[in-house]
Parts: sequence; structure tokens; C-alpha cells
Amino acid sequence: MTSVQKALEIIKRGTEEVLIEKDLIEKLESGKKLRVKAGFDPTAPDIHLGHTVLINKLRQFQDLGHEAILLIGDFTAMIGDPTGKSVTRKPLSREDVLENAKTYEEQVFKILDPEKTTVVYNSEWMGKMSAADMIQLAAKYTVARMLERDDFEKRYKGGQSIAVHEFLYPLIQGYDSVALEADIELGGTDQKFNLLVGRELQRQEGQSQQIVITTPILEGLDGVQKMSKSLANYIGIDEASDEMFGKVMSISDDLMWRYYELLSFRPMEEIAQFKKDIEGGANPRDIKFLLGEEIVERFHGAEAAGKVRENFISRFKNNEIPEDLQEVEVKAIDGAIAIANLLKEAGLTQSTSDAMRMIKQGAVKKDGERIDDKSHKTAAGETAVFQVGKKRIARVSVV
RNA sequence: GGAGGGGUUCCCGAGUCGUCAAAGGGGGCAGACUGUAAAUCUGUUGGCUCCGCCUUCGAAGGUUCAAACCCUUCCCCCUCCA
Repeated sequence: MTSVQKALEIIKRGTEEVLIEKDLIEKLESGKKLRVKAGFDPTAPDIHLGHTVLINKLRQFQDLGHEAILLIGDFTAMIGDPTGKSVTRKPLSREDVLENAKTYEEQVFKILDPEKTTVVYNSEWMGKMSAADMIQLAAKYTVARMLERDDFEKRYKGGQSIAVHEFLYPLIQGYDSVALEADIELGGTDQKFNLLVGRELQRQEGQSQQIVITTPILEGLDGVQKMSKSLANYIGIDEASDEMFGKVMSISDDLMWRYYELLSFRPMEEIAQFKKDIEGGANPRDIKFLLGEEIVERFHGAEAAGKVRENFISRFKNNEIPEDLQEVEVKAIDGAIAIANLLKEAGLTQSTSDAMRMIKQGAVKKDGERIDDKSHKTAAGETAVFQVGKKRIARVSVV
């Protein structure tokens, strides 16, 4: 296998589409250091593993010796979001954008090598553009072709509104590729249209057209819907190591392979071997341990990764209470507090009604002892570990 | 501008004056079984000072002993016509 073939194999792993593969091979064969662009809107600074699929791909290019260009879409973010969501997002202030971008960079550099990454802001060139320039840019694309975009088409046919400025977003994103002379652009599958506009604009400028590589949208912990904060099915890269590990352990075995493909840097041959091991009787849980450890190591370092498995086993298998758990203080009324109120005040249940339900269902434990008496009280001065189910736990002091 | 249809608890979706905190499904949570997997079974899914009470059915008023269901006004959404 030639080095180009090897590179191609790494690049294609876990991607949805590569357009056009033949041209990619050509670019790789040229031996040139390729400029690989990936854009981010600095609107939501909290990155979760779903976002890292793309960043991982960028990292792989870095490892292959190419130049990673992290484009922060500060210009676009300041105008507002065009994705056709019913609620128009409020435009961000310059300060918000810069603040978010900074957070973004910090998080992204847990995956990317900062030394080999070029960070650029599209306000750099877009901010200088005059109205006349903008019109000229708009002249390069037709309405008919704009309407080819999936969501535009749907909305147009469905009689829903499309604001004129929404047509400008693909153009701006495409122009970014012209300004950067990108060889390759990475994006989620939902970005495909925008990425292709980049190719078209580059062609008109007489540039070599960028290769478009789309990555799939990662499923969340439920294995069905896309990972997102609002669906509460995500693993944030800032989460505590035990938490992160626990969440990885909670995914289904089927989903594990998806995560391996998109989130792990282990070679695919090794992953294939894991599958064989399981067929031969290995416990899938142990293979999942390895995935969890790799992910924890990436975001928390080797030391943290060395401990998570042990913590996990002692807590869930041996039912031990973890050492560093959340400490909460709760105020007593007349020298004591009823169990339902304590749980609610400690944030372990949503309401006292919810707490009552949990008690009835046998989900509540105090220092490891199940509590099924809802009139149970805890006196002021007492400190105990309270649990609701397996996941909610805290050390509560009554004051 | 004209005609019609609709807004119900996290989502979908029944209900159309009392027996409705509101069927059913989905999702969530919890218990059992496990590997905090899957599958399965069970329970639960507005709030509270929790064997009882309080507040919900787009909003505000009104009729009634009693309304999610009837009336009025308003807000929003959808379909068709122009």
C-alpha cells in the first residue's frame, strides 16, 4: 500500500462523503501541504463529542502533515443564525463572539495541535467588504441554484418564509474558501450545500476547487437522536472524568461501534479485532472500558484516565460510595428536615412530589440504607450520603 | 382581503359541562434482571405542609351549583381562494 492509499484510508474513515475522491487523490499525490478548512460559528461555546467528530478529522489531517485552518465565523455569528429554525437567534455582540471564540479555541486544542493550527476569523475579509463587493458576490450564484439547498427547497415549496439574507450565508461561507484558498473543507452533512458553493466560487475565481468532506452527525447517548445539549443526550468535553466515563459506559453496545469509528483514534483493524473478541466471548463491557478510557484521556489526561475504570467498578459493581462527591448543605426547619424536602433542596429531585414518588418506588437511599418511610426526618447537624436511583448522589449536611 | 380548520399536561394525541390532574402511544424517570448495554417485566410521569389540599387544558373575561368542554373579546398557527 502506498502512503497515499494509507492516507486516503485514514481520511475516509467515518466520513459520509468525499467529493471528489479522484481529485483528493491527485492533491495528495502532489505531495503539497494541503490547506484544510473547517468552520465554526462561535455561538455555542460548549463543545460536546458530536462536535469533535469534525475536529478529529481535522486532527487526522494534521497528523498526515497538512495544515489545519480553524475558521471562526465571527462575521456571520454577529448577524444571526440562518438555519431556518423557527426562532431567530439574537445576534451576538462583538464581545460575546470573541469570548465564545476564545473558549472554543481552548476546547478545540484538546484535540488539535496548536502548533500546527492556523486560526482565522472571517471578519478579517468580510468586514472589509463593501456593499458593492457584496452585490458582486451575490451575482455569482443564481436563485434557482440556491433553491437546490434542501432546507431552502422545503421551505420554499412549503410556503415558509426565507429571508433574503439567508441566501448570503452559503455565499459568505463559500467566499471564505476563496479567501483562504482552501484545498479541502470539512463539514457536517448538513453543511454539504454550503461546502459545494465554495467549490463553485473557487472555480469562478480560477482557483483549484476544494475537496468537500462531510462527516456524519453523531447520535447522542440514546443512539437515535443527534447529540445535542437541548436533548440532554450529550457528553460535554468539559465534563468531569468519572461523569464522562460513566456516560460512555451507558451507551448501547451497537452504538459503541459507531463511537469507536468516529471518536476513537485506534486503527480500524484493531476495532475489527475487538468485534472478533466479543464474538469469541469477550465481555463487551471491557471493550467499552477501553473506549471510555481513550476519551477521558483525550480531555483529562492519562492520570485521570488511569483511575476512571477503578472508580467505576467500585462505585457500581461493588456499590461503594465515591470519595469526591458533591457536598450540599440544606437548612433544617425546627431542628430537622423531612426527607422529601431534603432531596428537593439538595437538588436530587425536581420537586417534593418527585421525591415522594422516588421514595415510594424504593429509589432513595441514605448512607446506603433504603428509605421507604416518607415521614423520615433528618436532624440538624447530621451529615449523610443520599442517593436517588443510581446516578443522583450527594453528601448532604443539615444545618 | 375572503372561506374554513386548529391551539390539551415533555412530544403526539383522545376528551367536548359533573365520575378529568385529564384515555392511549412515544419519550423520561425509578424498581427487578444485568455489564449504569440490549431485551423484558413492573411502577411512575403538575405542585404542596402528600392517605388530603391547591393550580392546570393559547390569554382575559362571562354563564352555571359545577366548565378543558357553553358564550364574548383577544393572541397565535395551519389549509384553501384572491
